[in-house]
Amino acid sequence: MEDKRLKIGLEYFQKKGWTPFPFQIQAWQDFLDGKSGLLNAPTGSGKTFALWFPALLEYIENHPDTWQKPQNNGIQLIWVTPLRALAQDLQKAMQEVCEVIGLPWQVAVRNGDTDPKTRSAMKRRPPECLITTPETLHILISQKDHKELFQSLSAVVVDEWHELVGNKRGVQVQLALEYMQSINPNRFKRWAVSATIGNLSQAAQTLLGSNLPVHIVKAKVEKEIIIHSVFPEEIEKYPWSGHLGIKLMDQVIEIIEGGRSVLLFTNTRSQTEIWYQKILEARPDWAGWIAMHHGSLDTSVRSWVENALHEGILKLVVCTSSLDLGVDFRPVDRVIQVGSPKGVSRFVQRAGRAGHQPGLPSEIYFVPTNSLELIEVAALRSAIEQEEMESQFTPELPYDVLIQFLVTLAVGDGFDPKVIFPIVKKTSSFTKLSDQEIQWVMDFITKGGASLGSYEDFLKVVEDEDGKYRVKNKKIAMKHRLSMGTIVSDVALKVKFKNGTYLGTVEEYFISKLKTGDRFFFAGRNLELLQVKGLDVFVKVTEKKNSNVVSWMGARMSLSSMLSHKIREIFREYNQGIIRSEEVRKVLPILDLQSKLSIVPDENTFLIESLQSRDGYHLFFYPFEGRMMHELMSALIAYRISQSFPVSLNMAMNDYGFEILSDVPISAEEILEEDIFSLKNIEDDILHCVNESEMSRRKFREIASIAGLVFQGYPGKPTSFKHIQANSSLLFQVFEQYDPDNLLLKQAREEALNQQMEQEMFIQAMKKLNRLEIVVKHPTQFTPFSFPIMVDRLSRTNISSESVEDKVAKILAQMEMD
DNA sequence: GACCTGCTGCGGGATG
Repeated sequence: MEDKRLKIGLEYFQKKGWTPFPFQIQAWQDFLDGKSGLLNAPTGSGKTFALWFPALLEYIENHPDTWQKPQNNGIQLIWVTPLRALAQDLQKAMQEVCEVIGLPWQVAVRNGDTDPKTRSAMKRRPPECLITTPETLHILISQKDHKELFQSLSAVVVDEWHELVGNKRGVQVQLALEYMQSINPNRFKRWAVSATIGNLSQAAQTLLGSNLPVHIVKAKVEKEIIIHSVFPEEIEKYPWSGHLGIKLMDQVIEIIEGGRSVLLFTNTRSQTEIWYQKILEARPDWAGWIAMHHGSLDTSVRSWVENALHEGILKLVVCTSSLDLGVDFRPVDRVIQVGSPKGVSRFVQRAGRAGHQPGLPSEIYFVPTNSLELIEVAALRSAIEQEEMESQFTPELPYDVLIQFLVTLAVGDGFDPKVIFPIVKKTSSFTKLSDQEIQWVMDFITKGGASLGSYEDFLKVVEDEDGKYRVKNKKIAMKHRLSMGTIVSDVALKVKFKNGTYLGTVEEYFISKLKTGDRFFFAGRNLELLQVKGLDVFVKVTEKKNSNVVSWMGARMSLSSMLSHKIREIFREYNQGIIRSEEVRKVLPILDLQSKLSIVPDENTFLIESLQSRDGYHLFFYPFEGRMMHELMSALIAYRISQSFPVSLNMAMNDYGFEILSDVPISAEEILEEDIFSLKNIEDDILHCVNESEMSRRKFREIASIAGLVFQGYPGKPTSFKHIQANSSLLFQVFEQYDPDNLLLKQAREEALNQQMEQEMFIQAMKKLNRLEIVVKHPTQFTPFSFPIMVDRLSRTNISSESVEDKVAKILAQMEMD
């Protein structure tokens, strides 16, 4: 590249007193050469400069005589961020750069928060740089005159690609990119910025589609991560099971005292609530200095907390992953993680939230909530040292997203199938789309498919005189625009005081379990339920103590397979007498007990424990594949057992293994002879289990929403959860009966099976189990491995009126007898 | 003697 083209950029850095990193220069050069690619760089490394600058420089090069004069040449650059909260900071930074180099660009933010006036002003005079979200990008595509808007575009940059690549929002980005490229094939470049993930080049391929070569620019900004484990004083007395970790409160208080500004991450919103309250009880003098942050708190509260953190006013914020991403909090100097982070990437992400000076390591304090979690830290450390991160796979053939996209085009300018499907097939997610599937999708949006033909609402798209497919019905068009996007959430009720003070939201599901007068803990207060009126829940503060903490219906986090494998490695080393870390040394008494009562399985052993208690006959299996995998595995095994032995079975699971409980004896040796782990008929058997389970219905509800079959309601007036559930289960039944080949049904089954388990992982895992040496043990009491699984079942089955404490007490009494 | 889990993200526009 000629020095001339770099000069302006370098001058800017000089003015700032910075030296550009090599990766920044490389990205500039690649961009100006017309390449597309993926930039692998951590937050705070100057990644944004790497891709802003070349866009500016290119513009200057193309407008040599007029670049310093205000003009209206249309949008040059679109910057996509998955998080609205990042937009303002980006805008400010970019505008500042333009000022310094004397380029009169307009930089504007366009997303759901943008007010109508600004929106229409933007239409009259498009900004040169547009900062937006994946969803708004599709909103723009749904507008009639969008082609002009994208005509002048020279590049799209997708920020935080690692957050998008593995989900349907990422599929939307792929479709939008490929579509925009088709409008403007010559100049268009696409770039993304991503943190490190396991399959970086695959992520790049997903971004670039099938006809661009994979190209990755790596920022060699290495950051050391130091993990401090918080050890219980006596591991023998620390719980084998549990998830709260509150027993380590005194040590946590010390850590907070030692920092200036601290983030404490928990895994759940209720954990956040509890820790916040307990810390305040322990240190009432910190009132006003500590705050809480999670997804169910009001946005105004959340942004107040974010600002206060940014300005360094707060001592401590207790939070969930709602603070994983977002604005930089430079004043934060300590990060605490309570409980297993479940994955390497998440842990690294959180450690990095401590804004140190460049070059200094990130430090994170880990607070185990049960003894075995200390082993997970050892596993995390080893994964980080070896730079092994989880992989992200883009969904394959998500028909719901395709249907939504086609209707979006039909709402806008209309589309020609002969033109649009070749474009769709260039995306990684739809490369394998067949002609039959295309025909099915077209039938579905025009004729309602095989079963919905007599309902107007499902005949969305019609062929126009010019051969283009359009949405003619204005109401359908409006409803479609209202429900774009791939995030499906449950209906949230607003929690308020009588005087109208708004506290936050809870899910309909939770409130439906409560009656008037019931108490629960929420937003840091003890509350009593007064009345539910429409979408409002009225409450008052109560003095009476209570233990009912609001629980939200959330996805169940599962240990990543990366971590599970690391844990097995550590067990093998234990069996060989190798102890590499302080954490494992600490847990030795428990591992020793496990080996005494049973064994500690390594990578070559598949342990099954069989024992009897008052509850019945227990079989514990330990595949170490994470909760998600065990959920399906236990269903499969139970199904196969029930084929040969007509018994009623109960299942429970955690990240390490699963339990099958029966009230009549089942011999492990006997069922093993029945080949319960065999790969024969496995696909049919899995299908049977998935169909029987709630899993595919749950998935179908989401799919039906994304495909636009179930209307979520108008803004501020959502349809109730029950209603949506009723509608989608009706559709589910209709399709099952009259349209069994419906691709959305097929998708629901496949998603239930695959999405959360990483592709084909399940069959892989079953294959692996078949290679292992099965060891059946008959311990005389619950082992350190089986106890937590048993407790998990107790807290889940509410059939008995006995409290969990009573049950555990009984079990303990029995154990003493034995 | 051991215990009560379950995240995050987004979102109308044509017409008077």
